[in-house]
Amino acid sequence: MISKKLPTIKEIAKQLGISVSTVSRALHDHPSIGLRTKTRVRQLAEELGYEPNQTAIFFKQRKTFTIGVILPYLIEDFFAGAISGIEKVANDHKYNVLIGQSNDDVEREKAIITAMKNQRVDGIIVSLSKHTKNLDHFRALEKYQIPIVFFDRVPASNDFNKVAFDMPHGTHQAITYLMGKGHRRIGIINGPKEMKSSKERTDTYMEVMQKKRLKIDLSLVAYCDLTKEGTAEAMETLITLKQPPTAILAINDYVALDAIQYCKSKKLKNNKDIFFVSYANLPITNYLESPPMASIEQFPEKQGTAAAEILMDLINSDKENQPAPRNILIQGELVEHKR
Amino acid sequence: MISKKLPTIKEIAKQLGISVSTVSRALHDHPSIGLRTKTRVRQLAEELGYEPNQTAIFFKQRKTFTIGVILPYLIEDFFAGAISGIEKVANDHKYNVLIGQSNDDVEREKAIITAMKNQRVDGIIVSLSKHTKNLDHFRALEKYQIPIVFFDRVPASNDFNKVAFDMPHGTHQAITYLMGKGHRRIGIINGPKEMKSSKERTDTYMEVMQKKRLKIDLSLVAYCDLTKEGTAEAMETLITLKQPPTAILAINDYVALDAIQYCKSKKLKNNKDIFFVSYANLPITNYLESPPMASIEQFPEKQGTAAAEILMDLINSDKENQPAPRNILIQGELVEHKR
DNA sequence: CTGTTAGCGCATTCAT
DNA sequence: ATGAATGCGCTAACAG
Repeated sequence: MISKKLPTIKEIAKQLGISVSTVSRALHDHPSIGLRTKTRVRQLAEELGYEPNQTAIFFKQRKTFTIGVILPYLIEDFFAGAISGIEKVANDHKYNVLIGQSNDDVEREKAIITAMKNQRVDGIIVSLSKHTKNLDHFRALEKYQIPIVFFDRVPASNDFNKVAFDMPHGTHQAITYLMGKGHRRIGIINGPKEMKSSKERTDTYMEVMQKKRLKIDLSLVAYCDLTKEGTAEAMETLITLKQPPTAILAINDYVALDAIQYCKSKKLKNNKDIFFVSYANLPITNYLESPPMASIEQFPEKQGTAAAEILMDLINSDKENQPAPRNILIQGELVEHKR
Repeated sequence: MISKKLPTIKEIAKQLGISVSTVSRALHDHPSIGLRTKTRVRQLAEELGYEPNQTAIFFKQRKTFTIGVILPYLIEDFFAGAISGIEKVANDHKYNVLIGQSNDDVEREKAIITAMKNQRVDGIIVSLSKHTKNLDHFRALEKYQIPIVFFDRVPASNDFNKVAFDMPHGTHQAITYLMGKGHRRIGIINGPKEMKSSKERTDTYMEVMQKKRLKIDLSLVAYCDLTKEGTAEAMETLITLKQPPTAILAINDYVALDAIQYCKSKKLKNNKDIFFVSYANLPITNYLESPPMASIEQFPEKQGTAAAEILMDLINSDKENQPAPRNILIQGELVEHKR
């Protein structure tokens, strides 16, 4: 079994009795190469099944045409959708996508950053692990001229490029919608207090209530750790209030589903005794007997696309003269679920 | 704004007044380098923040320490889970993971293969697009010495390495389970006929029926294209049979859900008038009012892990003397859904 | 229009 | 124990 060496431009040059640079230029359709030569070169290249060795090109060009994507969990629909958007943009620009899951572990996140940096990816897209406080490992990338764009779980700092869901807008929609349905006591189930989105949601909630001249009752705002048990606890708190909410805004569909399940165990009928609106708009809600009344679609693919486009811009822009960091907000859309 | 060049071994060598080869060896803990030199080199490397340029190493070593993963849709839980298994193994071996979604499009699959081949990935893990018939684009990789391992959606041919769900075992479990529940007329909704799993499922089905001395009725075997509409058509065919099935084995949970929804529109109650067993065991079934009666867990992560381990073996084995292709079967586990 | 040459950063073979 | 030299495949600056 002979393992023939892969053809190189050198080989082509030799066979044609011309120089490697001519071959290289012919292959790149350089204007100064004669049509005849071009044709000969291309034909032989075709015959030999020549394929440029990208590793040599990467090395030479100091570019890998690869972007890295770091996110917590690929298995979450949101992130899988975001990746698709990223991949699409990347491919349109002839870029490849390297992935790394942090599993919400900061150390893992750092390790991935290091690996990608060594790999010389041309840029990185990140959705932060939920425990990441310190951003030094990202700042360190500046030295390597590797641009970063954050999405979804973005840092608070404004000196980073980021793309995120427009929480005030989405929450405003949700609450207005619930009020339109006659609800006046609206409960909230947030994620952990540390999450930026929890604060944003609460703030918007209060703003809207205030604008409508409604009394703000902070006992209606609960927090949970996103687990089934945590959700149950939060619900317990809410429904045992002296004046329990008639509707609840939940951080995401998963939590809403757990909450609905908890209600069921307490003989509270969803969409009758109590109503839910949540974020994400998971496709599975279509299969549910009793889904949340509505869900705010967050357009994961759009977020991925936006992040990737910014990154491609950064990669192709003047490294020495970077524009101010961009901060894109993606507006959600309230989707009512038919029952 | 000065963009300092990244330090190289050359730089270290110069500053220390020694040769690059010594530096290289020191950094690699080569036995013939003096402890003193080693220490000096390492210290300066540390100080300078030296990081080897992987692109140079890739080029030089003719290895990229990167594996490519091609699969239909990342958004399907099964594939997301498989990727996690793959990533884990890859990282343990210091490998990176490049992804490409075929979106079940053969042309896209070919394009990804080409890109990965040019990128000189060290190996590729593939789950076939549902329409892939011709395997030439995979066979072409042999020439480049790029090993391939297929998983889940694997080709029929035995000259490829593959890891797949043990369909006979799983289907046997499913059918036996349904029979234990008293069902004698069991319908099947397969995927497209091109998919190997369709044939396997049908074959096992027939085998079991035969063993139980039950009449085999091939009109009970339907095929669908995995879309909602295709599923509805398949169901239509099955329930309008003169003797319709009392239970149905569906290729996966998604299809089962669509089928159940279709039944509902026809006033056929799931888990009463008709029963379903499917493959995958998606977590969402826990939230359904009326889930499939049972589902066969396919252990996606385990499949990913197995595939990646085989690939790492292949990558690290003698290219000229490859072992016979391996064919691993992962056994499923039937999970009953409580209602 | 085409050829010659240098060099990217590193590992490695061959000297010493 | 260390250094010098080579080359991986390609692009591009420079030279005709």
